[in-house]
Amino acid sequence: MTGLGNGADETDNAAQMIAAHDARDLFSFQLQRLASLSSRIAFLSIAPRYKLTVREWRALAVLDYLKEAPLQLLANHSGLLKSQMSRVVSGLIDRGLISRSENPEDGRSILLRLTVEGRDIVAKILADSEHRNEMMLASLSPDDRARLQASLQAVFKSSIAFYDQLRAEVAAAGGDLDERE
Amino acid sequence: MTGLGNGADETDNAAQMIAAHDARDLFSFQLQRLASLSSRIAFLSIAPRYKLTVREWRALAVLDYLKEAPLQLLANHSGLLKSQMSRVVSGLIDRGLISRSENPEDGRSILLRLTVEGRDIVAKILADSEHRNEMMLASLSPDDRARLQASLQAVFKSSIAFYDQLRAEVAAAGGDLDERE
DNA sequence: TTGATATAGTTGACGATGTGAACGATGTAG
DNA sequence: CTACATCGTTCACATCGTCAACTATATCAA
Repeated sequence: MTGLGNGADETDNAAQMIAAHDARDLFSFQLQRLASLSSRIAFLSIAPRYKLTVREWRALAVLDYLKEAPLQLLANHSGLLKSQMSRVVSGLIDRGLISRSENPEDGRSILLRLTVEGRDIVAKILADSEHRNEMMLASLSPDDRARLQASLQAVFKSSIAFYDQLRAEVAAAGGDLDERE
Repeated sequence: MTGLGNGADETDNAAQMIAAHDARDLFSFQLQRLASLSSRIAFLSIAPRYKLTVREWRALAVLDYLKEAPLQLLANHSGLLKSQMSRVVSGLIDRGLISRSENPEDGRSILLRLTVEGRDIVAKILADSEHRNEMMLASLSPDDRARLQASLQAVFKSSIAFYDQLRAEVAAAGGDLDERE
């Protein structure tokens, strides 16, 4: 339980020290703050030039690396529900950025691909995004950037595990609580 | 005006190299992914126990370190518009977690403070949040954690500057574009 | 003083988003 | 053939983000 935190907090009143913290010191706080800022930056960069929402851009970008995928998979990788993705995809098909075809191996699912125009737009926005990230990361050394991205990856992995665990706990306790309260 | 953007792109074929990347390699992509996961984790941890939304929790946490603040300032620190914060605060006042008083120095503004119950809840959730973050950061060494947080801070600072610049550009170009297109 | 302008907070409106449930169509297991 | 699961679509509803009034107060200048 406490094993994780002890390496850093060698003082034995570490709990006191931690409790003295502000929310500003919380990793999750800093993360949210930066993410919402990053999202606004992306919106400002992408929306006026390409008439795409951030969600649409994400869908295109994910499809770009999946090459060909059913809607469900695309939704998972983009962090959207399939119901949301269904609408996003319709809009993008209407605009000719995504094509859909039947899946010969499963009549229920569809296969989505970027069209030529879609790939073209993705390439452009990807380049823009590189620039955005450059600006955001401007104050870090190349070394620090590499470390930062590696850490984000690692944290994502641990967090996924924690999330699944939490969801199971809440689901289990949820039924009980509903009856108790 | 454009001076800010040019410094980063020193190599003219760097764009080629960069363009070979996936969206998965983008810092902003990883950031969004992790942030939305973190937000779900926070929701699962906080909502069932304390009947607070993440926004409400953020408002309380910010007010905790501001001690006493007008609504505007609270909104800025929380990343919300004042209109949003106004509604959040009403709800928290109704629940007795925040108190409001008049500002003797300015009749327009109000001074918000945590009530005793508010401070109590913040302390509890703060402790929970420490635990959440521990779990999320579990795979990082203490050293890496410190570096990660420092990097996030630095990136936030650069990003703020970039955002302000972008907003000015978009605002200036917005009128032109509307007429041109 | 008066009048123009700026700011603080509240409220209303509207579109975008997140979430769950229902549905028809198709696949799969018994 | 009968259940049951899964895929994509659509509907419904709550929440959120954003902007535009609107009031009350403050500030500054004529």
